[in-house]
Amino acid sequence: MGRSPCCDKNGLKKGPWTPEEDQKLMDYIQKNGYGNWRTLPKNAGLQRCGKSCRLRWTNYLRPDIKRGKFSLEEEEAIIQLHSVLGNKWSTIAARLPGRTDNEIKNYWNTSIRKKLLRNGIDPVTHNPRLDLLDLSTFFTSNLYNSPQFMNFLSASRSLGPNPNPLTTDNFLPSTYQNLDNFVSTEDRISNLDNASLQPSPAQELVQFSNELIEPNADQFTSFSTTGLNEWQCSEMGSNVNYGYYGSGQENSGFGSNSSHNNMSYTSVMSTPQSASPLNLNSTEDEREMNMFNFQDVFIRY
DNA sequence: AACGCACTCAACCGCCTCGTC
DNA sequence: GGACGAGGCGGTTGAGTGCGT
Repeated sequence: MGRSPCCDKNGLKKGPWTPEEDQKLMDYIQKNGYGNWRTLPKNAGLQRCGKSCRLRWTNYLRPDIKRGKFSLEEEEAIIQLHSVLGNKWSTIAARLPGRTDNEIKNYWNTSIRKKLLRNGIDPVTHNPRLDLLDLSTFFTSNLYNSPQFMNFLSASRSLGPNPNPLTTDNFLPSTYQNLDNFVSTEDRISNLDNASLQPSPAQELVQFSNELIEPNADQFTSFSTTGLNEWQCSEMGSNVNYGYYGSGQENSGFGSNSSHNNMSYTSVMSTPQSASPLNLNSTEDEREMNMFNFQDVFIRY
């Protein structure tokens, strides 16, 4: 389009707003309402561009803005909505009265995203992060062609469509599963399409690991865990979903109904809420480098 | 007390969409 | 149908702040 930025004209102020500017903007909007942001600053006596005024109003001055920490319910709702909508912050904000898209976006990036990563959840797909698995150790092992894995593959395929536990419906908290109000037609179609797809080998592998680990969770606490930190080893076998909620939050909606819905994989990768400083202080890259060596697990099994 | 580092969040930037002419 | 303008959105930045050493 080649449209020039609205703020590059000389004389327009940028940066933090002063209380006087806030007052001018509020006074003007109270008297005249908002709209026509291009001309508003001039009419209000502000040396700001319209865009800056709109942002200041919608993100800070609006009277219906709720301030303060996000509640657990809000946090759950954000995760739920994000799993369906992605980075549609304004759409998510529309479902959370009093919260702005900017606020939610910031909260996601500074808090929720890190919590999910810390617990082995991909914040984009909301699935367990397969890139955390050292799959090469599995595919080069005898277990790849083992009777157990072959039996598992044929058994899961015989279940018909959508046998894998890593779909959105299964992975999300049960309280999040009634998403009709939030899901667009397009998304519903997409979900239906996904449901009919055969799982990828990697997904089948994760399901396989779940079924191996779940009945033997107590055996896994002492596994050789190449690349895992001590705290991760000690947490293997704990049975929490989206582990960052920690114990005592079992009724928070995270969990599911079917036997396939126990995301033991996430429990394997989960971090206790009181994660050690070692983990909290490590960089994100370092945490993401923690690989999960499947061969160690399968051999033990 | 001083410094460095990590984190938060208000604000900006650039692009996109939609309405109008 | 294309050009243009306004508003909206998501990504990114950087000043301020808190905390540990």
